[in-house]
Amino acid sequence: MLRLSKKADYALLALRHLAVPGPRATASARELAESYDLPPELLAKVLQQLVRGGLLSSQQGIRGGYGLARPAAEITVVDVIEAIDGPMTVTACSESDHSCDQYTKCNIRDPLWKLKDRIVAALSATTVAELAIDLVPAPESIPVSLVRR
Amino acid sequence: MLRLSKKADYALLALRHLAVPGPRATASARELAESYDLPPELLAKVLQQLVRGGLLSSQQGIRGGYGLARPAAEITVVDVIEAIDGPMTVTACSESDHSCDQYTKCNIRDPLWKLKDRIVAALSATTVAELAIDLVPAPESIPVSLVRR
DNA sequence: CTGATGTCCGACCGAACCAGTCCAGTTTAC
DNA sequence: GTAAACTGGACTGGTTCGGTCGGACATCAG
Repeated sequence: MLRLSKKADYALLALRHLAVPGPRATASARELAESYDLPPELLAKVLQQLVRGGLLSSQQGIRGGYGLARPAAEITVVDVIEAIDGPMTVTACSESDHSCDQYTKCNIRDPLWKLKDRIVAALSATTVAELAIDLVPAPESIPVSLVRR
Repeated sequence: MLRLSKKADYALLALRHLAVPGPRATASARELAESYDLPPELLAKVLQQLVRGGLLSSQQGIRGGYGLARPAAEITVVDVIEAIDGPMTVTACSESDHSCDQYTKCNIRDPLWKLKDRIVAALSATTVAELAIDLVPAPESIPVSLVRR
């Protein structure tokens, strides 16, 4: 259905929270869960995945917590989605993975891959720094080069 | 994972098949299934959904089959996806549906909806007529009318 | 007109996946 | 040493998706 998973939602929520400039640049899993009414254990798992993906840095111990591993402006939405759900693929098969039964007879691969590229482009044009701004300033910069209609 | 469903894949495959100019502008569910090695009954169901969505017209009886309900250039990829999987929503909530537990505390709605709009724009900029254009000089352009597994 | 054939149609079922939970272990601060 | 926090694995329940079945309907032969 082309919808992003709840885990990805939670990840974006948490990253945005950590991206807003405030007194502290770090927060614990429990704090985050309470702030947004999310199931604490699930959010913890999501945060762990973000650490493994290199988007967050974690600090163990009693004063531990999570913080952004790099500036918010350098973390795109695609980075987040891929850290949570694995590589972005709109179709079952890709350039590197031909594991779809109809590979030889499929005739819509190329146009669909082009579509995927455009979606990825849109998603990587948005960073979590922009999510943290309440007013959206970004003038739409869609790659129009392929639009034919 | 932001991937489109197999049913949507099959739908695009079938629509493309019906869009290529050929001796016949119509085909039966069984013909289409055999051409692409798809489970016949599942494809049949997909085709029914496309009929209900107004993208295909069906003809019953012994010489029956499916045909495009309107010119291929007027059928966009979004039309197909929505006919199969329902309204396109990348988030659980939307302007019309606030049924997400974190609605009041959610702070990433607006940017995400903007992203959705851009994805929809990309998807509705591509029609099945464009899918029917072979970009590659046909490494295996099969004479579709004669294909028998 | 009537039966046979081939097609579309709608309800049904099993399996995979995802959200969510639980628990034992490790690290750090006080 | 204890408490608070992260880490990692295994387990479960529910929803959705892929796939299947029998019935309804239109055409054609005779």
